[in-house]
Amino acid sequence: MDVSYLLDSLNDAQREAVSSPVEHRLVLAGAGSGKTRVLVHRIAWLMRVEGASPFGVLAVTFTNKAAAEMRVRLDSLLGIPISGMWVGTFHGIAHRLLRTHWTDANLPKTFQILDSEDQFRIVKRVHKALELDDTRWPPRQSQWYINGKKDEGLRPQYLDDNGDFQERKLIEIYQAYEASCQKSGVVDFAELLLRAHELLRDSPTLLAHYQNRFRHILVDEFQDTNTLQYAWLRLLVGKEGKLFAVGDDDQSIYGWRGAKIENIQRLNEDFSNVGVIRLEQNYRSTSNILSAANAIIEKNENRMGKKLWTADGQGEPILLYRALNELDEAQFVAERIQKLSESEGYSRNDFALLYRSNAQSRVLEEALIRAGLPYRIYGGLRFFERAEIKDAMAYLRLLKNRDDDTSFERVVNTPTRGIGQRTLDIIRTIAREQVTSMWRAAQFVVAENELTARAGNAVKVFLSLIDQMDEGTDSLLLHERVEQTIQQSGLIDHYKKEKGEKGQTRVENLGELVTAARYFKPSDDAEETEMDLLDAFLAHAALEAGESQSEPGDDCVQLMTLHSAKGLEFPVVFMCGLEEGLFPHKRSSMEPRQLEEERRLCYVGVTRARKQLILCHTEHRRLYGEDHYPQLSRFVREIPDELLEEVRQNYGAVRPSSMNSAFNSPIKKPSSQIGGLNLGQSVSHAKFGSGVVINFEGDGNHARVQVNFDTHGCKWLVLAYAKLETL
DNA sequence: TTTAGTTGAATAAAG
DNA sequence: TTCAACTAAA
Repeated sequence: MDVSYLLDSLNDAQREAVSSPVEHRLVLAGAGSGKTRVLVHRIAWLMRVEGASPFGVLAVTFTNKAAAEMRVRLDSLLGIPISGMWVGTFHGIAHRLLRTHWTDANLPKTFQILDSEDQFRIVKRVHKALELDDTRWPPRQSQWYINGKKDEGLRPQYLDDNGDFQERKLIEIYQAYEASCQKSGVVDFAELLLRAHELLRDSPTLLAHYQNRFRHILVDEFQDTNTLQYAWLRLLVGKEGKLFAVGDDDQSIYGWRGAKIENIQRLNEDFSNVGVIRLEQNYRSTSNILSAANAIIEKNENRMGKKLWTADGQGEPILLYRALNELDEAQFVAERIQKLSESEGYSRNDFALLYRSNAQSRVLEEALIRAGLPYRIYGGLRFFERAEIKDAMAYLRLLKNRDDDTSFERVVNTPTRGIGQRTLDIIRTIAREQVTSMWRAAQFVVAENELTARAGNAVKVFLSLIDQMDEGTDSLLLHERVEQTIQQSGLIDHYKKEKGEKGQTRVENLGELVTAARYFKPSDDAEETEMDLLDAFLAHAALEAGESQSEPGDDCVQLMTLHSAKGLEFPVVFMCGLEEGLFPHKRSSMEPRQLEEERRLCYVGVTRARKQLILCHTEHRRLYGEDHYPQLSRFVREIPDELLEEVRQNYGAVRPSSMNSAFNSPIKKPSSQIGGLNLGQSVSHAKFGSGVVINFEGDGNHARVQVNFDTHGCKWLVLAYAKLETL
């Protein structure tokens, strides 16, 4: 059989990866080195050359987008739609296992999936039940704790408080939260993974079955796996399976989310004969951009090691613009976009504005609006996360699972039907006492006449509304059922009444939901696990929240955080706010590990650019109402001067003789004195009297000192104005 | 139930 | 500074 088409279009390293013997493999794929291509070709190779059955292949990704792309590319490479192969996200696959083996997993057949918002609500409820003061015990923190422990594969009963009071409380909360979820038959995202892991671990038969089935396990973005995902993979690979992991340690930017970059190194300890292949040829960027990227990432220690190169030319120099403040920065960006569009013929889609934190987007947006440039922001609320959609979904979930307390609480009084806080408190208490769901408690309360006539009636109306919506709608088509639900529940009318454009959009969104239901096609696994169409739709909504607003098809400038830029590429990339404190973020700059992650984030940003990279920073930035006079980011200073060209507004381009001499004081040796003042120096000020210099920042006209005044406390003063006298 | 006023948090985010 | 979430009052 001629399989040359599987290798022809590949370079040597890619070819080696695709055609390597069926053993464990780790492919270190640099940015823009064609990793998806390798992954897809490897699967095709396994099938066409190694005789693997599609049933024997499991391919795991982190995002739905990546999974979808892989499926499409596989189909087109193989010329036929792949069936029987498991291609999906970690969560999607875990979900599939749990749906198939719900009894073994100790779940109700129609268990529902919680998103982070649902989870947060439950945590808050648990806090209330435990009578915790939310100021002392922020629910967010508990949620963080619970997810963190689950990602580590830890159940509360195995946790040790080590005599720590705080820890003990958190364990208690975790335990109560779990009990609540189990009672309601709901599962959060981390729980999907944890249960799936336990399911296999605790059932030798099931484990043997899946180990036997999946002889080839391929993982994308391996550097993003957390402890639990790694354990799950290890379990599933077993003795016979072969792991093909693709990743890039230099692009590991989700440590704060539980990702363990160490998993890459661990491969060698836990698996035998892990061949490592490096993909270092980059097909995306100019060599100037790659040199900058290499220079930055080289400053990290503990790397697997990798150096990107390209067969293409040097390209444009990297531009560096030093703005007066964030407004100036934004204006510069907008002007540059217009200028480059005209001179180089770029379309708006070709530009991406990247920033470290979301707070930076506003000023940029305003400048774009002023310049009449349409833009699109990545991230933000997605379709299935909108309140009105979640309301509708909550009704649907109640139809499937009356014990789903989260959904119950969400819609019991939406639209308002006279079931107030008072009534709910009673129901909640009963539910807790009888260790049952809100739904059952409500039934009980109605039956026992424990409420005032009015409240009792209102509850009765709600209960029968749900039952009634459930009855006789089984035969309806999915979208008819959805339509019925939003009608009968009164949601549509409720939102129609809402004044202004908001209500209008909400009604439109609900209509959109009906359309989504009409065209909803369950995935293979939904079909195979014999899920009812509505169940599949509910799961789909939870696992795939959909795209965020505004059509990607429009010709728009793209705004996003550096994190969400990962995996994307653009002809022209602006990186804004390259300032110490902002990027690297001050909360990450203390610890070397975190600083390295920031540096990787910078590396990710730089390698998004194909032709032109433009770096911006300000000498003055107002953030949260506070003034900052930040230094240029150390990451920029790690780029060799000869790759950079400084942009001087109105003066044209000037090549700096040295970045350090021009206007940046090096942070490696922060000057301990400024404007003739030393730390600890006693000074006096005309208005504030005498004090001691305790800190300073900035230089030139913006140099500021912090003085602790004897009578007026600590103040930051601009040296140029303050006229301090040394004492 | 709705509305106005108050408080508090502000790094990044897929499923 | 800004915005969302919460609280108190009408």
